[in-house]
Amino acid sequence: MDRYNHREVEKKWQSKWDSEKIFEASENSAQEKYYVLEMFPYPSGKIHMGHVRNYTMGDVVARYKRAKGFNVLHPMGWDAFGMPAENAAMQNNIHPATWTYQNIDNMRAQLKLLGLSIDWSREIATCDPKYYAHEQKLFLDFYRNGLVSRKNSKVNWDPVDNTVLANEQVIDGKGWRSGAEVEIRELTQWFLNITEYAEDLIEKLNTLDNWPDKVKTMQNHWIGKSTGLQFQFEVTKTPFESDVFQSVEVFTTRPDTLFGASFVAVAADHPIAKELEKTNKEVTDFIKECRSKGTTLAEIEKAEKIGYNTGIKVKHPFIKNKELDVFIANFVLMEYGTGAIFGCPAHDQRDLDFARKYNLDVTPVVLPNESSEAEFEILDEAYTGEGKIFNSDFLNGKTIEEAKEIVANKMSSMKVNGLQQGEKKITYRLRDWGVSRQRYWGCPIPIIHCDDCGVVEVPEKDLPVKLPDDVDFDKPGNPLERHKTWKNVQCPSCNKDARRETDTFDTFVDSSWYFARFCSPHANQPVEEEAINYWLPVDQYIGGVEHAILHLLYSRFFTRAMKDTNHVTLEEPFSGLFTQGMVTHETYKDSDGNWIFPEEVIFEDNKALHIKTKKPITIGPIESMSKSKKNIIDPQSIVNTFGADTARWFILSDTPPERDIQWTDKGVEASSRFIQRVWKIINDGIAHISEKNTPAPESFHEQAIKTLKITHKAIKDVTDALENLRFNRAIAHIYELSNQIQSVLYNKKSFDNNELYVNRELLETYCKLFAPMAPHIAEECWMLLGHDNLLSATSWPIFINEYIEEDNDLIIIQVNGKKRGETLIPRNATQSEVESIAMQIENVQKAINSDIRKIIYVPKRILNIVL
RNA sequence: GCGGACGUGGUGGAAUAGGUAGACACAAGAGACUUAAAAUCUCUCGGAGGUUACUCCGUGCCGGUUCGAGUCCGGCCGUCCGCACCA
Repeated sequence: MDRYNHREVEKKWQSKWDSEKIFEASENSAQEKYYVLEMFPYPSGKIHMGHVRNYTMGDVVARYKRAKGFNVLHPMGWDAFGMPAENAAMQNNIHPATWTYQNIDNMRAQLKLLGLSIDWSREIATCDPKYYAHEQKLFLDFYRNGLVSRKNSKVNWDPVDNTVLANEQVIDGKGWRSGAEVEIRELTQWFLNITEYAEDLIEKLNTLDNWPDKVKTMQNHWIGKSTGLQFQFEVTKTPFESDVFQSVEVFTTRPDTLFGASFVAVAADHPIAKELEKTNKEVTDFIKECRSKGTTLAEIEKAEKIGYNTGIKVKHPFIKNKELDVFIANFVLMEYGTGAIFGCPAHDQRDLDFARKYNLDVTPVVLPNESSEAEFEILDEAYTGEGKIFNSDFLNGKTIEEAKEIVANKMSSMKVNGLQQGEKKITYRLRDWGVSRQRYWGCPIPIIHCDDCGVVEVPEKDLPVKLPDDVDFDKPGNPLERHKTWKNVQCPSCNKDARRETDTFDTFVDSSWYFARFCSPHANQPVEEEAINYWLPVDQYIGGVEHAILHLLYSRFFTRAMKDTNHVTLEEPFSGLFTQGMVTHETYKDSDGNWIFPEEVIFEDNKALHIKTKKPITIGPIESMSKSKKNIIDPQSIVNTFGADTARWFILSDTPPERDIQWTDKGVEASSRFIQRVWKIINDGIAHISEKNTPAPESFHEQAIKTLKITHKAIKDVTDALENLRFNRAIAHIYELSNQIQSVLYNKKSFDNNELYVNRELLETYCKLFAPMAPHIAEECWMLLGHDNLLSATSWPIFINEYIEEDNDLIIIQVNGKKRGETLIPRNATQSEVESIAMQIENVQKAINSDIRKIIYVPKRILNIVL
């Protein structure tokens, strides 16, 4: 027997799979479909271990489902637009397109080395005009259906680089490249109206049974529905000469606490604040102060609540002659509700902090159920629990819920300045999705701005709006903006000189519909009806939990928007979702505190040393692999050294797929040894199996049935594990089976026909069971067993119940819940038979030292004698 | 602060419906083979006691439900993740 040569074998089968095109999918309505998709990668240049884990899991599912007889769609593409390409252009003077396509070529080659069962004929790259042309078409359809809007929005502006920065490019309030203080500027930007679907996006979470609860909870929280009352405070005193701002509109979820109101506060960028700013320098300074705080999360958390008393007074709706001061306050957000609140310090911590600082009234109006009015007082902590309303006139004695209703009803029939004073309102935390990016390497927004006609759509015959190739990155700012000719066009409606929109799409737009494009990747329209009706929804989507909110929510939005614009007929794009854990590794530092790559570390006498300098290395905590900490292992070098099967095997072993997995050399070596062991088992085994196509014997003797039981039990165990994506357990069962096969093969020198037959079935089943995880060696072994067809195109084994059920049940005998013995009983034994056997066991007898009170018998499991 | 998840040997983890805790693997140790090493094979491997049969303890801590709890309930402690002034 030759040592297993992964280099030759893996290459051989990969090209065979390729040339036979066995992973190419086509619609076949006679066959049940299965669409398995892993989140497509950003083409950074090299694959990392996270990719290996993600794509291996998806591949196991794809191969398993294919063997189960499904028509499987398992495509791959590239999330190819985005900033790193522009950064590379600036740093290395390489065109973003060149850089991106080089990276794609490189990563495609690396992925192919893993032996993934991907239909490469459907490959797409989002930076390809053939892809983004359809994205532009979708956008125009959304636009015509009122799903797009233009609004002002704040951006991080770098005044030195003259560019807009993403949040992650702002470090401590300064631009990451220029180091300049970042300004908040308002720009007119494009938005997709995701809030239109807020209710449905929450509602339909209930239907996603095969999504992790965690993700559903996160989305629910993100959308943040709250039900409350929106109402007007009538202004009684104002510094403005004109009669603007006759009322202040607020939103509250606690109208029941209105009698405890002691102030009104508006956001720093509320229209009232902006109006005051025009004439009052104090206000200007105060607003500036509000904005300067809170660039980092920690600062926001600690930020003291501050306010500015505007001198405006409003009338309490229910308390005669009571007026409330209107403040501008830093803790009120313009983006939420109406940008204005009333403060009830007794029952809201923020309001309490504010009230204590400015010596405002703190009137409790909710009495906890156990407290008495005389004793209850608010000190440093607001009371937000249950209770009965008091100090509140007509609300006294009501529950919180009753009081909310009463206040809402009352206000709906009251008037302020001729308008209804208040009404119930549902507010969402979710904001519309700003999709404008002031960058080059993204999908152009197909809009033209005309001085006369305003915003004009690019006619569909002119799509796609392609990015110009001749751009330079030697100056900061958006290259599209300063391109000599690109933005100059004629207005499609009046033919006058007009300007192209120079913003491009957020890359989340690209990834919000790629799963649909995979169904008909070469179609002349965004999606083809027949294809999407057949393939969608994605049956199993697999990716990192970091996309739990944005990407998945945007995709759910896009699917709804595509439905409303007649592109698809479904609402939920992903019926099953799985979020995998990360890949971690030990970290290493030298004595100077520099991070050290794992391959630079050697271990001698349990001490870590630098491979060249032999200086000691400190082993740091185990953290998720990252370039900055250098605790990365290059998949390519693992594949070169050990082969793809070993890498796949290791990444699936031991750790449950949703948890973080620790990469260790020892683990990889063990996986590699196992691959060699498989090779040995099959090579040893072929001497003890029947010829291929030998007819089954008419009956099996006891020894043969034992082997059949091993075979069929393993089928059941591995199948169950794979159905539930418990890859680690599937692998444990394969190990178990390996041990059993060795005991079958090595404990005997010669076998009769009966045994030779079942031994072949055992080995063939073995190959089929580990094939999804280690497909290359499985093919090689399959060939060795005499087959000339591809194992990857062979069906999954089916277990026979007869061989799963044991003739005897192992019953545990307990006395008072403690194990005192065990016994094998025939399957259909009665309780009294089991009891009499149990009573004969010496340890059981010893333990029974008083009268038996009762006996509990659980068939097939346990007999508990209670004293 | 709010929400969620998790806590089992030296390590990763298993235990599907409340019914043998520790499957499977890694590491470690002992042995066989070998001139030697690697590879391979055999055995041991939660703790304490006992010559064995076996006994007691043990799934973060405290309590509860149950004939029986790693699993269910209540309260703590710890770790991780998400959100974070959302009115």
